[in-house]
Amino acid sequence: MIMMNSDFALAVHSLVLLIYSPERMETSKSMAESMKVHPVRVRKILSLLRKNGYIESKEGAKGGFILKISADKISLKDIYRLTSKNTLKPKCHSCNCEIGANIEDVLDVIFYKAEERVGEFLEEYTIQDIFNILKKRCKENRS
Amino acid sequence: MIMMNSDFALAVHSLVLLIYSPERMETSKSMAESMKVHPVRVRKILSLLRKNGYIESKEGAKGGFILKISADKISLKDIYRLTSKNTLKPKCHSCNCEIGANIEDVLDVIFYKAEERVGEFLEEYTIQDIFNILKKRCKENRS
DNA sequence: GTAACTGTAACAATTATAATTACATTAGAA
DNA sequence: TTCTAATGTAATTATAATTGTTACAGTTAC
Repeated sequence: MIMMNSDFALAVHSLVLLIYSPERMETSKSMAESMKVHPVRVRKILSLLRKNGYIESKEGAKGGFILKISADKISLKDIYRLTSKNTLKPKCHSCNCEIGANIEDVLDVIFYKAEERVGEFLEEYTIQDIFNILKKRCKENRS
Repeated sequence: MIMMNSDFALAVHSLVLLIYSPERMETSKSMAESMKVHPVRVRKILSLLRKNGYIESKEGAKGGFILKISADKISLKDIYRLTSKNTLKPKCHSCNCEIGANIEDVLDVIFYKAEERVGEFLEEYTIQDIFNILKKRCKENRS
């Protein structure tokens, strides 16, 4: 099958970084350094999050990105839908033989349903949850 | 995230082709033509299915592949596990910042669980089910 | 007006996937 | 016993997908 790309992880990661500084704006440059990817890629993904109302951005000096809505209102399902929809679906050639002619359609339906299950599961987690888990681990590592 | 590769679809497709000829052996060449991929790729995947006891192969003249166990004993979960395990997991860089240091681990756990849900769902379908759905569609298209 | 940002398109580099080639091995049949 | 048709698998090449990079237009603060 085709798998999720890393945009999902990057989007979640970005949002976690934004919870950390709810007052001031974060730049794509600093976030990119944290996540070890290219600033342009960060801006692309954050652009998507902005268009969907999760964050705000400001151009120009002292600009950057900031959370727009509360992190406990953003579920992993939301981010999955935005970044990785249809990635579960296996690539499949059509088949020359009569019996296999519809195999692509049949597998498509099955993986559409499978993706719904993944969605139901991811709905149980919010960005705030992820942040809390990370914070807890942070403390554990210190002690 | 990283997604399933197309080996899953190819394995399922191959098994469906093998149900169709339970008596005589199918060659990788003829199956490859049906599925529009390269024979060597078919042999690689069928080799995996053989090593896991789902099919038998015979080398030499009049050789080929044939189902070893009943198609209603092979679930899509079995094939998923074989071909696509861990493909759901999103790629993620480690993070320089303290809070994000464990994000890779955290997302790994979440997607491990998500994959379990996918597994539970795929367990509901057998290769025989897929064959039956395809056969039904075949008839519908004819009429 | 200049420096520090975002927004995006275009292109280059890298990585992952799939096809191809090559050849050893096996089995049936003339 | 030799020829042909098949699998098994490694190595290489080609193609596709992903990611990084460059470039530059538009914005905003000072």
